[in-house]
Amino acid sequence: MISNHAVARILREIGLYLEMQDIPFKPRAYEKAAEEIESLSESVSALYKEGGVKALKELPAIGQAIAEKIEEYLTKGNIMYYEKLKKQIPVDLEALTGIEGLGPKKIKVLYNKLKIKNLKDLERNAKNGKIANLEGFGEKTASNILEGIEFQRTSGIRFILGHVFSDIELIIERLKSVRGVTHAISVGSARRMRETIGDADILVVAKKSLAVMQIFVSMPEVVRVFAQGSTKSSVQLKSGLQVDIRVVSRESLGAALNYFTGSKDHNVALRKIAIKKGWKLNEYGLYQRPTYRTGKQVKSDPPPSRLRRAGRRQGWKMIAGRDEEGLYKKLGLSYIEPELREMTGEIEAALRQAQGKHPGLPRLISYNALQGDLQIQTNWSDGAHSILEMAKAAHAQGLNYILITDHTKRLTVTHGLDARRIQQQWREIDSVNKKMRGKIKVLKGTECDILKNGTLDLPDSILSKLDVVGVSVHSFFALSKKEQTTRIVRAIQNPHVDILLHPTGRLLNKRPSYEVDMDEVIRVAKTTTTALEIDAFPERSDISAEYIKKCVNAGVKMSISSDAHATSHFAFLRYGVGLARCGWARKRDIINAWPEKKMKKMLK
DNA sequence: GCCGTTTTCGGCCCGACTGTTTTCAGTCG
Ligand SMILES: Nc1nc2c(ncn2[C@H]2C[C@H](O)[C@@H](COP(=O)(O)OP(=O)(O)OP(=O)(O)O)O2)c(=O)[nH]1
Ligand SMILES: [Mg+2]
Ligand SMILES: [Mg+2]
Ligand SMILES: [Zn+2]
Repeated sequence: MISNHAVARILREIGLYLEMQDIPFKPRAYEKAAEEIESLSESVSALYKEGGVKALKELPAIGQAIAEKIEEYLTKGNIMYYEKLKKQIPVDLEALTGIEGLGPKKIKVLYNKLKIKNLKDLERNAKNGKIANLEGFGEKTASNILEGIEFQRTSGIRFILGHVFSDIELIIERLKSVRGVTHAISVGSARRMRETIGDADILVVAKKSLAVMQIFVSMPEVVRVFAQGSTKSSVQLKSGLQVDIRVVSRESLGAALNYFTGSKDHNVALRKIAIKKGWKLNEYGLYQRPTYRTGKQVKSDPPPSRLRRAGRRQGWKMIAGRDEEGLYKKLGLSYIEPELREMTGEIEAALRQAQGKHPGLPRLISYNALQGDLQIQTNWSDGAHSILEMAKAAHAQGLNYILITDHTKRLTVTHGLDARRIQQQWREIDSVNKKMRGKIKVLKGTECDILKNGTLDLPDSILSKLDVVGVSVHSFFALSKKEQTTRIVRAIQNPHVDILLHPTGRLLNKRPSYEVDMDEVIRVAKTTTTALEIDAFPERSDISAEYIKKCVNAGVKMSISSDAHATSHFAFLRYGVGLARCGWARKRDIINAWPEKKMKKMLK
């Protein structure tokens, strides 16, 4: 079966070829179509099989022409239009565009003049001076290309937010200590709390940018400076992480936050609204056209410093942008939380809300809403710390209850518990509860293995005595979608089962989820009142925002758990809340944002 | 090529930095 990625890639390449020919707008159309396909959760192939060209056309950014090309690719294995384009410039576009600074125009020249087709050709010609001699190229371009080859971004790999969050915070603290800096804020996909980020984006407010930029590019962990200007710089760190910075003046904070937080599509949508109203939106503010009155000159802005002047044209009057709230308001929208800015209906909802219509924006669960944690491993299985240590750490995090969920015996590598040992564990939990004297309640639970046939690794007689039963898949990832779905559905149909843990089994940057029909799982979970977990352990981040939204819409409740294996891991809960917010979840959707009694009653 | 509570035609976000160029194209955010 042809993957979405393969379809997206070919569409993206068509876009690049059209850009080489300087054709306007079409490249953007193909690029948008490629992005749409790439971000699709279901398979295009399956979608086409079910609904044909008509179904494809219903996707945003896909019209008749592109739908037919996708059809051609899925049924014949190639697209004539693409093959023709490729024949003219038969190069490895994916590899070449992966070099920072190389785009379609340069790639075209490199092929036409030097027959450069791939990275090998590129390196050879950069070294032997042929590239530097090309018209429009030069020594610097050639050396940048060589550097680009050396630093070649491990293609497509994104950083896991939880792994780099503290690195970003460190840089931010450093910038905050620079004289004249009043704000340094993590923006981009990190502010939107996406589980992975392509780079770190930082917004700084300062009257003068020079010192900030100098300090930024000379930080000890910087290995490469992509660009250094007065408002914008970009570097690469030892870790491979790219960091982009923008410095603006205080009056533009709102507009700059909005711009630099994104997402790009969200920005473009807001800018279109501004255009419709006869205004202009950029990272400096929302501006009104100069209104010329006969014989009178429009009052121009106060004498500008370099930063104030940037991005402005004479006479444009700033009407919003000092803060984000005011910006959205002026555009006729309710304020949209960063986690929602993904062009998944938030603009329409914000418009409705501002007009008093329904449904408006969700009241997202807040970052301090969690009262408990429902997945915790201890040294009874593969955790590092004792029940008491975990209880104390959870209490310090402000939690009122935790559920102990050690693995079960099938997971031998984790020393999983069998019926006998879990009963011994209950005695220890009882004693910890006595020691904690009501400061925190430790509940008896399990992360019970789902066996191949959908039965469970602990007998019902044990499960029935637990406060909350979590189940999860740790084996037979390769089952067919149908078998895997049947297996999981069978497990959650066991009346003792309360929560399906890390439901899709993905490990970011390591392995994709197993094949499972999540729509079916969600449908069944609704009938069995089973909760689905939002596992906040950074490389899991499971379920994803997309499925969270489906649960919210289906009325299926969720838990947010740290999946802590050590006392420090309770900090992960924050990422779980962020992920829940990305999925439009409210307090009422998250069972451990409720008091223990209410939570347990719902699961009964 | 896509898209539509002002349109099925005529728009399409907007700006910074770099290198190579006598005024800007290419690339990127
Ligand atoms: N208006 C506009 N804004 C853009 C454009 N490209 C990027 N931005 C804004 C929105 C982005 O969220 C922000 C940071 O850009 P990034 O490329 O770092 O994207 P982002 O952080 O959203 O995702 P990432 O995880 O880094 O891939 O800059 C653009 O073409 N137009
Ligand atoms: Mg980013
Ligand atoms: Mg960036
Ligand atoms: Zn597990």
